[in-house]
Amino acid sequence: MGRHLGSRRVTIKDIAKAANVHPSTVTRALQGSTSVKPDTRERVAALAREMGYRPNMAARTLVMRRSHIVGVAIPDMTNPFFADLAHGIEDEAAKHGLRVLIRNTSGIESAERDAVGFFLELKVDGVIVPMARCPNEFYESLAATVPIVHVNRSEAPHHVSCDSVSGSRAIMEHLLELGHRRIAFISGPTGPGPEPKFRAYREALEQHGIAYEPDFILTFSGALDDCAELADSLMRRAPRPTAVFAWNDLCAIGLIHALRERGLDIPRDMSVAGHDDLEIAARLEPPLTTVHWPMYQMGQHSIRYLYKLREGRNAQRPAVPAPELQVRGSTAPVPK
Amino acid sequence: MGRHLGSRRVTIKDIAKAANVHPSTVTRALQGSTSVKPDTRERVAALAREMGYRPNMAARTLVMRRSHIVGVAIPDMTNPFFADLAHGIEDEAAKHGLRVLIRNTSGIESAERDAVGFFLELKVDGVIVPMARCPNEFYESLAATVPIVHVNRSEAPHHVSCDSVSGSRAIMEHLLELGHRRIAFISGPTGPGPEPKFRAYREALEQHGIAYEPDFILTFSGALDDCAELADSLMRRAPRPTAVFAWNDLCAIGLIHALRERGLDIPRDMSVAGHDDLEIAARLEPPLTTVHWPMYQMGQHSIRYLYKLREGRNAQRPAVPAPELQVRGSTAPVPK
DNA sequence: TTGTAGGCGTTATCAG
DNA sequence: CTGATAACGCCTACAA
Repeated sequence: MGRHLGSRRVTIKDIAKAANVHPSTVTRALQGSTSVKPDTRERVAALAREMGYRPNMAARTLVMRRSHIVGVAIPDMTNPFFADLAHGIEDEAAKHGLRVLIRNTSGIESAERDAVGFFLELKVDGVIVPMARCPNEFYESLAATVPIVHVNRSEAPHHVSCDSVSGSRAIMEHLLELGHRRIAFISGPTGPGPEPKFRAYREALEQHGIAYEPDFILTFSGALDDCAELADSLMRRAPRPTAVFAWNDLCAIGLIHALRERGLDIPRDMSVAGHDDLEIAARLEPPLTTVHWPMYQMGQHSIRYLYKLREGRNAQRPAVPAPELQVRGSTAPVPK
Repeated sequence: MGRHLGSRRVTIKDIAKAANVHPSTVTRALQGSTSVKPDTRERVAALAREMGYRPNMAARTLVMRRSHIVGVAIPDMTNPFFADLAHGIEDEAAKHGLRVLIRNTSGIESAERDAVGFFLELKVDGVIVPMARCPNEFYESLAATVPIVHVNRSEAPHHVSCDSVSGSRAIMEHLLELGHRRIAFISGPTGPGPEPKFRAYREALEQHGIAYEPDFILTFSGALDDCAELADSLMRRAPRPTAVFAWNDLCAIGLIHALRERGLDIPRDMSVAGHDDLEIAARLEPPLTTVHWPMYQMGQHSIRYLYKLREGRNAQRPAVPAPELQVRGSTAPVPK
């Protein structure tokens, strides 16, 4: 009870005393510096192990002016989509001796701001922000302080993105080939607008001489529950769309369920395409037609990019493989 | 390029200089101490804001000997199950002025060890470990250093768990009521053994006078891909089980898919019950019969518990509502 | 109400 | 090869 506060950890000084050397020698020994007698080095190392020494990050960060930590502000932990990204980030970070810290933002701008502020206080080596919500200016004002790498935000100065347009284009081509002409588009929480998916959607329609129908554009809040409403909206349209380009797989799952509840057969009565290719996507009934993003690689690239940025080396935006269309069972030819 | 290293942040001294006071006064002013002239306090506060002051956590942690950070070692970010927990933790932590740091362990023991070690270096106020993999002794040796709260590990000295037996019992009762007698059990990555779900499984069988069949016990690795093998194993059993008690929803999803591929109709030919009640569980085809865990509340409780532990107050294990059975479409009466 | 002094644990830069 | 010393930015006595 309450004993946690009293138990002081073993510090470098304790080791120094035990080894009969000066603290600075301990530091050098622990760093594996060559300019320290092998004998002392081993003695110190052994002592450190025995005594259960753990470096005090705060002290180290204070004097080194860097923490060897990379902060990642994840918008939605519920979406396994980001897990792959995080894994890529972590694996690559480990190679560079960096640790990864994850903060959840729930896709809320203020939370994202807070998370980044927190990272700054921690003196992180860099910040990775996938699908940032905060305006560009916010990050620009910080860029002088800490390197920031965005994931999937092509407007940002430093970002790792894959050709998000091409994946969406592939979806559209696929739907159009199946004969669909009335295709609904469900945007993400921030709405359509400059979003690449939406751009691809419009371009594809245009290229195929199909009139753009504002009524076919809906917005997914991010909450699965709201898919019921989306389904209602789709059902109300007359004529009704025969296919849906959904914001992501989660949205597609919710939508398919809601449409079924309303008596539709998927994909016979309506094709639904997702985005992300969650691990479960191929295992659903019907399996989801979707776009696979190379999230793991993008995670790796973010760290490499960050690293170059820090070094001030010519930090070229890394090339990321393009997303790939996965045609599965949730899309079918347009009903006659 | 490389400018990140040069731009020193504004410190308390800079403010002091600008405000024409001593640094220690700035500290006090920023803390809102009453023993500082309102005039100076405001002046300092204004200056801090203008100059974009951000406290240096490293320095603060060093002197205060605590970081106001709580570390959470999450086993599997892919599983949305933990997202709820994390949300509960974060929301409650915010109330206590604590920040939450999440580290991914991928359910790997060494990674978990590393994560906790990292937390210690950061001088976190406490550590929360859901479904820990490391042995109890590991944590016991740390308990003197930092308060540790486990989630769902009833063997640990301090843990927040809900009555995990009752949820599993409910599943078993449900399956038995449907007439199932040959019920397979899929354990988690760590195998069956002392695990509460497994205990409930065996007890239920016993109570109903059903012989325990070791051949009906399988282990889920945690990787969705391996569900195909599990399905094969199930198919090979003769007589074949008519129901499966799956480790979690993810496992159930993979299993249902694999069984279908092998020609079974779910739930007609085999009932599959999951665990966790993922948000998508109700929206699958068929909707999953599963057990809903109060993860959000458990997250809240973990923080409260941790808080009490720190204060050395009488830290009673909090009472958590029991998990609830959700009967849906993936289970059906035993086929004749 | 404010300034002074000392220290938190570590590292880097000097001498020796 | 090793020891001494001065930071790093902040906080808390204590003194004024």
